[in-house]
Amino acid sequence: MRLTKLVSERIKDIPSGVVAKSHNLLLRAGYIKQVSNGIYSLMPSAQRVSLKIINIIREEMNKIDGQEVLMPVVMPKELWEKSGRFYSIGQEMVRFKDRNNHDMLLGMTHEEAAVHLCQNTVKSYDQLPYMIYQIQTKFRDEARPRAGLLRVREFIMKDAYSFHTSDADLQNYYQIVYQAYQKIFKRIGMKNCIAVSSDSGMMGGKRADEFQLLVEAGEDNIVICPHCDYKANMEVATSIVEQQSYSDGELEEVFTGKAKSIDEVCNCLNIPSSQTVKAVCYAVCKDSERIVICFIRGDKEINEAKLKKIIGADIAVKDLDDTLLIKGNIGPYMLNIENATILFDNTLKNGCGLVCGANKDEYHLKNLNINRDLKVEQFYDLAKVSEGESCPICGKPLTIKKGIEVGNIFQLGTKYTKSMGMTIQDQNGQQINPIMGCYGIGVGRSLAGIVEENSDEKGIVWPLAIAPWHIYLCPIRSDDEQVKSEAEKLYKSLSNKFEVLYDDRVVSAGVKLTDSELMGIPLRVVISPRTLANSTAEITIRKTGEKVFVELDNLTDALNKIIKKLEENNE
RNA sequence: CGAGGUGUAGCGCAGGGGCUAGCGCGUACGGUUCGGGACCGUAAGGCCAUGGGUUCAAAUCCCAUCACCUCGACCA
Repeated sequence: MRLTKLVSERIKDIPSGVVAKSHNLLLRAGYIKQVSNGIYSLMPSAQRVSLKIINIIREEMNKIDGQEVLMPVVMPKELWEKSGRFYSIGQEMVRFKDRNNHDMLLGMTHEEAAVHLCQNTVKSYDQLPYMIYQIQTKFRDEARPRAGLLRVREFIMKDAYSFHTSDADLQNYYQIVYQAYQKIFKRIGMKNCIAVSSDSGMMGGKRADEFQLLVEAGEDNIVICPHCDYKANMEVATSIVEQQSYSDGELEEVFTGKAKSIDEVCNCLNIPSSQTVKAVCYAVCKDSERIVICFIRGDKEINEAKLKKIIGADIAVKDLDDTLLIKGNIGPYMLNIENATILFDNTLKNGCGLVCGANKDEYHLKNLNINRDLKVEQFYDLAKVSEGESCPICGKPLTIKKGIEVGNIFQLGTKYTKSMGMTIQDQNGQQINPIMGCYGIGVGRSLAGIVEENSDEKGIVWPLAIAPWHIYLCPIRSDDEQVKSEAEKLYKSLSNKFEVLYDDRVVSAGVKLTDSELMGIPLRVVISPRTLANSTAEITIRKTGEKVFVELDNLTDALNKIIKKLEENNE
């Protein structure tokens, strides 16, 4: 490719408001162009990267017997009514009417379409297990797209669906996909991509794992045990919280005046926050009558994802007025309230000597003993894990890191095959619902994630496996006849063996060198009057900055060697 | 959906009721340079987001709308 003909533009000034590194670099190096909020065009260079990622995914999916299909982006309402998701999914699914006034939608995921594709097509247990996959555009009308390609509304995704006759068979295949994913992320050049347990969310099903790329720009919090294998998304992470014991005594009211928040009460009574009981109130969406009151140790936070699961409905923090409860003085002892679900967090188990609200303005209670003073039937895991708490597996301190979810795998079970009435005949002639797994990878998000992970102050550093081109052919002094003719010759000969981006512009050296680094092409071949005087070219490795001069006659060999070495090191 | 911010040339920005709307980068042409974003000259490029007011006069003031950005809520 000649750079003069490449549709793209490197820019010095980045648009205001760009915060993510990958967003900045991809814009500046001319890889992407924004069309709308969360909607981007890929320029030719980015499309090349995207296609390379897709090809690697495709290869690995084919290796585990995946069969590539293509399902529609636009689907009729009826298909999604069967699974119930036409109604259960909110505004992130785009719905519209066609010319016949028929309700349609844009696919944000394809379980329904996958079941539709297979049902009445596959009829016998003998044909299972199998997996179908596609690489296709999805549209999700996200409430707030952000950070360039990291969180968008329209994106390309590889989604796969497997069908099994038994749970054991799904378990088995799930592991195979798990391995394939590890390979894919490694092959496309990710270094810190880990699998973590996650919430199955609206997908339903039993087990789910996410593949999280650990980078600062990540939006998810990942709880990791550095000593054992425990890794989980904050949404589902648990920890062992050290029990604090405080001297017990008679339950007694204390005047705390205007002290309402945990900090204020602690200051007032001169106690640590872990000696208090905090009340957090939530409203249950779609049920305006009902509220949820959670009691938790004062130094801990509520994990709303966990709470949502326990309640089984969406919740929102409720700002109370004092008619119902006395805000800042809510306590579990003698709490009289109707239509409230009251939950206790595990951190309060066996607690004694605690301070809680007295349900009376300006007063708190001292010496609350949970077992003595309250009848708590069940304690729940409601707390958000914080850094340094003990690992639930090995007991060592946990760390928390930021991650981008680049892929996920779910054990769906029969949720869709049952609701949509897909059956096959088993060995005994019985009609059964196949058990499903589903498996996704975000292509654009992976691309941006790799940029987050692989860049320096000069620009992007593409891993060889997905670089848009391998070699940046960079003649310095293209106005010089000898340089120019040699460059043209090299472009022709190198293009036979490598993917070459030829900077055929007549611009100063600085511009070319800077652009080559910004664009992140793994190898740069420079020729100039100076190198040609010795019949050499200069090869620079983008990642290390390492430079070698090689004779023009040996250039191809030298490049082959370097590329082989990069490949071996997966760089 | 809540809170804040920004809309003026392809990009980054300045201007702030009246005269021909500017600057830098980029682009085109000419020339001098040239191994780390060179310099000089010339030129093209604007419905000042949209709609409505106020005014003799609006890019500028007022109102509304829309779009985009940031933080939060939300989120396979």
